[in-house]
Amino acid sequence: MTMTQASDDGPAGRRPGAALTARQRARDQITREIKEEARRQLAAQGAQRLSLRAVARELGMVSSALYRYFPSRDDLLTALIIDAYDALGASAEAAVARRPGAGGRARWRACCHAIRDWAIASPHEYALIYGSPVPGYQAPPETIDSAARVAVAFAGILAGAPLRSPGPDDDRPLPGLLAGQAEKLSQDIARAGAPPAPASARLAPGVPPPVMARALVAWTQLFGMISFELFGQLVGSADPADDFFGYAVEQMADFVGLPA
Amino acid sequence: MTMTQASDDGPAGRRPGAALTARQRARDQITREIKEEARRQLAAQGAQRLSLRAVARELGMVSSALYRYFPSRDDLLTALIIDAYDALGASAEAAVARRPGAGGRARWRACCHAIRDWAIASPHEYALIYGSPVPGYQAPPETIDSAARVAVAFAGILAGAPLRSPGPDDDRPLPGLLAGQAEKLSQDIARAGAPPAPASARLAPGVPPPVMARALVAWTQLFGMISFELFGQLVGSADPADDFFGYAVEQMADFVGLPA
DNA sequence: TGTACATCAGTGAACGCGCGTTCACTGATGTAC
DNA sequence: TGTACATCAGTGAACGCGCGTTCACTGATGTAC
Repeated sequence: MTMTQASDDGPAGRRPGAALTARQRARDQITREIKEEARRQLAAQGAQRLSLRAVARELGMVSSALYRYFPSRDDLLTALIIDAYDALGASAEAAVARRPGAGGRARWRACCHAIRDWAIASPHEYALIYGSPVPGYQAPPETIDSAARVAVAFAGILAGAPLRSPGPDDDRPLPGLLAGQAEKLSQDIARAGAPPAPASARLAPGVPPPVMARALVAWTQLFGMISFELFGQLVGSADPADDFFGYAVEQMADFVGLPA
Repeated sequence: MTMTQASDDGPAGRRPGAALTARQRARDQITREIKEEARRQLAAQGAQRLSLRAVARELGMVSSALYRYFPSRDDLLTALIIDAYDALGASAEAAVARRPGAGGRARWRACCHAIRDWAIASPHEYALIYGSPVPGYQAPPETIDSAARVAVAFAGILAGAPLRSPGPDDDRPLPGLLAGQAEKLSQDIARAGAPPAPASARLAPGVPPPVMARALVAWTQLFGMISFELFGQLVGSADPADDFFGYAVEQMADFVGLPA
């Protein structure tokens, strides 16, 4: 919560671990309540109907009081976005961490399903972060760390798993800019390191660029599928989508070269 | 345009081909202008900022005058949605039709790129139809024919092309509900028939269900990629996305079994 | 431990805005005879 | 061809609504001496 007034640690800022004053505890509590209520409205009506006045009303406060906690509506939105990214990232991380001895493919499966499950359970929060951008809203840089978590968890699976050479055409160089993009991503992943991976994985040379390119395809496929399901685009074809999703996850695992 | 008042052909309705009165011509013209201006605002600020009052203002009319053309804001939105689906469908159809002698893979490529090109040229119209649903808005049944056009063009490529058996695991039955869904889609495609396909294609037994399942994966992958690109989710990884897109299109063509 | 002052949460009124939709109306266009 | 009536596009005012944000204020909590 970088945007609340009290948390930009000034001269009298609170040190981590220090005992909190009653005022601080109340402030933290109410900040939480505001976000909870905002999330409730988000779930009920979507992001653009989120209104400070309605949140305040529901909390029994006067609307101007919210400005003690969030300097503007956009800052409240930003807080929700960060929380959503963090919740999704935590789900993916937990799904992987829950299977310490499992092979790469089992972790891949777990991660993909965790992402979908979270999206289905929180469709409006999913739409907030992966749906059409809210016009006039610019996501501030504070969001990027949280946004990266799920991608790091996803790619970390490949970084830590043995891969068979996926296709006969992967000797061919990647086309144009994609070569450099895949290369850079591989290095980023190696640098970020999958949190639950052992030291050996961190020393691994990362994911080979051809695999990284395939992983990018799988990545966009995963979210494309989830978005289509949530946004009603599969009605009349693959709805309900559970089996289709499971099938696609396996196909994509093959596609990136995870052995069965 | 089923929702304008004059077009629900009543007792004095206009017959197709009949000479239009000056009033009718004026009405058609203004209906077009309203939609054009609405599209302009859509492009500038997105769907939820589309306001009847602003459209009227820009057209030099009084806001209540628009109600002679569209009974409500939602009806105007519906008209824009139908137009967007039709424009996208027409692009895809044209891209395929422009290559009458080409093989399946060339048509696949052309179709995928046409879809992306249209999306990049009309990002807000794309978001209108494939982005997060507008809360409180229910797409009426009039939209589904237009929505299906692009899918029919896409699947029609597979229906008319020779395919090699895509993977060794395609002898295995499709899991759960997916089997029936793929089966039904194959029949739908065979029934709808690709408009530019010759009679022989219409007599073809359609697309085998395992291929149809793979096509569904490719379908969601295609739109997932485009959405990620347009909604800014590829910034920092595969942006600019041209080469990545081209690469993915080829991989997906392999994936569905189109010979090179 | 007690007092004086500073900080802060919450109030209530107000500003200024834009929206969708309805309604009674005027005047022009079209139609039937 | 001319007249009487019906249809329809567009006007202008109004209703009722909700929004984000500002501001001067009160009273409670926290802090320094």
